[in-house]
Amino acid sequence: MSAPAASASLSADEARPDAALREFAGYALKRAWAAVQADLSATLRPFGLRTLTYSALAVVVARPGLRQSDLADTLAVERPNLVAVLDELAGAGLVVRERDATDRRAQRVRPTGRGLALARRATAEVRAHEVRMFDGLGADGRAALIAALARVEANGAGRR
Amino acid sequence: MSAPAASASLSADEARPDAALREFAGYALKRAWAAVQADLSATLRPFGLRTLTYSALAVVVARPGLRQSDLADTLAVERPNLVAVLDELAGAGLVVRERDATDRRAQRVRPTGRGLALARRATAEVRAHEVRMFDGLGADGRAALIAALARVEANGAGRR
DNA sequence: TATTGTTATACTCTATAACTATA
DNA sequence: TATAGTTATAGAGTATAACAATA
Repeated sequence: MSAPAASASLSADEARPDAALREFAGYALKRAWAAVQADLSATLRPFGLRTLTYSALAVVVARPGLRQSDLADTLAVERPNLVAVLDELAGAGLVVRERDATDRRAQRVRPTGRGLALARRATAEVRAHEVRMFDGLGADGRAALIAALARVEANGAGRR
Repeated sequence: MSAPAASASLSADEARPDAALREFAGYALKRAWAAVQADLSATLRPFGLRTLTYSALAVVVARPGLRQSDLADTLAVERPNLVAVLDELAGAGLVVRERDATDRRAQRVRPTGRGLALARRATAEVRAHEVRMFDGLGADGRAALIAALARVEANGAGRR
């Protein structure tokens, strides 16, 4: 609830120039995500990776040989948009695409040795980034946050 | 969602195709934000508004007559990117730009009667959207979520 | 006919340089 | 000189249509 003006001076809430948006939990969510995304991008930049290329590489490392279409589904990106991502990773020598032997339409994606090594180093930095960004919540506070976020996601999925 | 065959050996977590990313709280944050953003966009579409045009309109309604540059700062968008947003709102007759009398470089932005009425109706729908998306957390769970998100944002702001 | 990967395309969001008119 | 608004532009991220190869 937004509190009305208390007295002669403005309340802390009304003093915020964005007070009209601060009533919304979605606004807090957007701001938190923007902060995490900015720190994550900076974390990955030294490795020549973007959020999406890191995500793709991490999934490929965990599930070597999966099909491009399954990778696209997993990352929730449209198939056409995955092409450039894999071109980028393949161009950097981090993954290879191999035709499936039994279904020659499909491409199987595997990490190279370089891809495995880079993913290991990048993941260590991403974990440090996570510690930085989710510090000060406590172990149970962090778990509660993750559970609440999962609930929010599910609330959306149920609607459309 | 595709349900892989649950063999006796795979844990529930390993069965997730995106298990490699599920360890990260930032991944839960991104997914929750994507769900909220999708529902918010659908909520605003009938009003001819996007997330950013709604945010700008809501701030202008709350602080009529503020300068464009202050609005840009409030919304955390670069000044050039605000121009098209205000062109869109002004073109729809929802806001007007007036030259500041004492500093003729500055534009003061005010809502029109139509803008006020549309903002009122849109905000009612956005509140309903918020209830939908943050349902099932409890009043204190919702407050805890907002506090945790504010902490995450602050953790990022402290770093860069 | 349907599916996989691909190309082409387009729209949104975001970021920077440079111009203009004022100060 | 510096600032407010603007123009032009470019880079990500994301979405759809259509094509070639294969099923």
